[in-house]
Amino acid sequence: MPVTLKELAARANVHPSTVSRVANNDPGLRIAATTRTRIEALLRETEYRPNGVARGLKLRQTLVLAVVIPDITNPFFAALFRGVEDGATPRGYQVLLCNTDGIPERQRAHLQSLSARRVDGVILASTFLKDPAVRWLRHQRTPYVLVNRFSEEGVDPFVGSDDVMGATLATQHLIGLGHVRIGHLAGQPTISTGVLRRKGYHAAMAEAGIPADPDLLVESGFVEEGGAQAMDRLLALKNPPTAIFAVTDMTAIGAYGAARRRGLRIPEDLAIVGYNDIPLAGRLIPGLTTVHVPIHEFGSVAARMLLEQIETGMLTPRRVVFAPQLVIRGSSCAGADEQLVPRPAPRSPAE
Amino acid sequence: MPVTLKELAARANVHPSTVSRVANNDPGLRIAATTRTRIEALLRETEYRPNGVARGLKLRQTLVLAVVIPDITNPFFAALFRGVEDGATPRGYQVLLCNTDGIPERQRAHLQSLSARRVDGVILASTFLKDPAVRWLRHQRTPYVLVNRFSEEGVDPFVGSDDVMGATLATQHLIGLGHVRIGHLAGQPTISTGVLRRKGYHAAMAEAGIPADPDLLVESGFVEEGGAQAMDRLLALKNPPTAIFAVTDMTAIGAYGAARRRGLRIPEDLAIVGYNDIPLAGRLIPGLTTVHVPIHEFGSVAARMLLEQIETGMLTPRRVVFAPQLVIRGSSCAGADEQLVPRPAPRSPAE
DNA sequence: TTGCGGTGAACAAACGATTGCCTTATGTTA
DNA sequence: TAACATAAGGCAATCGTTTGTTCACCGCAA
Repeated sequence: MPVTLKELAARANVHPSTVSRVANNDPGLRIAATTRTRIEALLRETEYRPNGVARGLKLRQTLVLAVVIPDITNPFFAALFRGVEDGATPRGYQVLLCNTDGIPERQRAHLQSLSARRVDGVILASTFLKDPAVRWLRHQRTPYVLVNRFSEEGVDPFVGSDDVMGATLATQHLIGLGHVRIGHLAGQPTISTGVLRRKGYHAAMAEAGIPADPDLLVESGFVEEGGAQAMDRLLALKNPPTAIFAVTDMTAIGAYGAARRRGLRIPEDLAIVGYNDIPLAGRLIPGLTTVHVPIHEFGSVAARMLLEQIETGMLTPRRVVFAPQLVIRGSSCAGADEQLVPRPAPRSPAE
Repeated sequence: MPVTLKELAARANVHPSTVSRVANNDPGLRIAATTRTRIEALLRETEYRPNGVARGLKLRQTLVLAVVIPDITNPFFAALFRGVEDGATPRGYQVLLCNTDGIPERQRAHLQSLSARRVDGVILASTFLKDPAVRWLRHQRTPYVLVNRFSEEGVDPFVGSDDVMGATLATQHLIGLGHVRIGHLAGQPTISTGVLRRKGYHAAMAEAGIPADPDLLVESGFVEEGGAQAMDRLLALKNPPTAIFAVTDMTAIGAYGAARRRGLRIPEDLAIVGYNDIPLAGRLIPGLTTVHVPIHEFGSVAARMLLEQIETGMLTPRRVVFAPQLVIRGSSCAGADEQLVPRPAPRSPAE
């Protein structure tokens, strides 16, 4: 049962405000040395820590941030969260995690709770292209940063990667390998990454002079199950693709499963490229060729931008956009996995 | 900028307390119908939501829980967290996530912050067998539940699985397949799961009359890298094991890598069994034979126990222990993967 | 006129900390 | 001796809610 200022004051026979000033090391405080040491001893002895709720009320800051994402069991978001926490914890913040499952209503409910709790800021990685929630945040004057996906005209603080470029790299890679019938497992057109990665895919195809075939683009959403279903549809085509650019690694993993169930070999019968380079990508067999983005950094940079916004009190719509990089593994080039170095060490001891 | 009671009271020309009672639907409130509708209209119009910080101070409850784990990028903990959130959100709680990386000092720091913030309860999944942090929580009278791992004499609220039984099942399975030289990638003896799974391994070996060979047990910790290193040591033995029981699935994945780098085939040259049945286990090639535990349920049950504890104000050291089940896949029996049904659907749309 | 019961709200005291401004001694200077 | 610094802390308001208690008024009966 934590101790309060009032109790300490009674025990030290001084006024609570005096204890408070000693605890906070008030620079302008003039106090007798003996009194100070008496109070300090008491503070140590009782391990006094000011009540964060009361402090939050008075100072109007809770030292709590929130991360809003679709689903933490998706490794992309797990890595993202670590980035945020690693950026926020050293500054004294702790982080609420909110899963929306991609459902706007849940996102709205979470944001309302967060606002009522007076969190100091929100990192939003589940936003839609047209998203009333973002306008609401802006209108509430809640500091926020969008991550990975952005919203509307791009007038919000944002950190992510150049999706058009990444998708172009991926598609060009497949084209360079001689593929012509290249399918795209596409994200929803309601989400920025979905739209931009399509754009990159189309751009690369057009640039290579490959006529667009609408049958080759199937909307899969961003997770495994959708990837498998979409892949099934593509493979049922009379003239199926020989290569696939999947909008995310999880979608690509779904495609792996669909291909395997039909007895197709990867990459010989079907080359696959993903997006994001989640840790899992390198562990698949064959390894998944994918577009690497610095996921952990997305999180830590977003946290820093958010804290800056909180401290200055200003919403500067800075946009940090990383250049993605193609990582070639065995899912597109047979034998690529053998050339890799053993593997880097993971970060943490855990069960 | 959210509105306050005082402002609303001024606009409705009544006292703040009256607005409060209307907003909270105070049953014992006698009020003129016209006044009530006037206030209700104002509440709706301004979308009034009471300041959670002030409310928390007054009511002494924050409606915030915390989950303390080693690392959210480990799929086990991601699934666990979802369980907690799914159990807590419907009751109006939100959840702080704290990663410790298995470092006691970080766990301590997080718990101190949480206590200062007056979170209503803590779910701790990173505890050690002897853990001062747990006694501290108890002493602070912070409601808490231990998950997966327990501490000391087992006098804490706990939800987990029967680790001895699970480990016995796993080892017996390998014995039943005819293996005699069965290695164990073991968890730390400072952690309950490490100790109990060793115990189950030893028990099964002894019961089968297989003499214990100390060389076959190597401490690996709970993550991939440790599993790979420990496996390397086992494979360097003059008389290496033909089968492995790994203390967790992540450790088993490390063993996959080590075996592959030596050109060993799984399961023909080396059979592997893991523990936990994380989603990833079924996606490996070959699929990982493992001990299934209901991870998501760990979380949701823990949340319910915690809420019960919070509501009743009593710390009842109830222990919920699930019986684990062996899931046989291709990493122990060649061909087992082919007999599986296509696969269940995942839960959520996401990127 | 006094008393009484009911309405419909206002009052005020918390919750625990922070912080600008006072107050009370004591010592110093004119 | 009056005036005045200075040291050492105390006072009280405030953050936004909640909730037990009190109050003013009205109508009505005695």
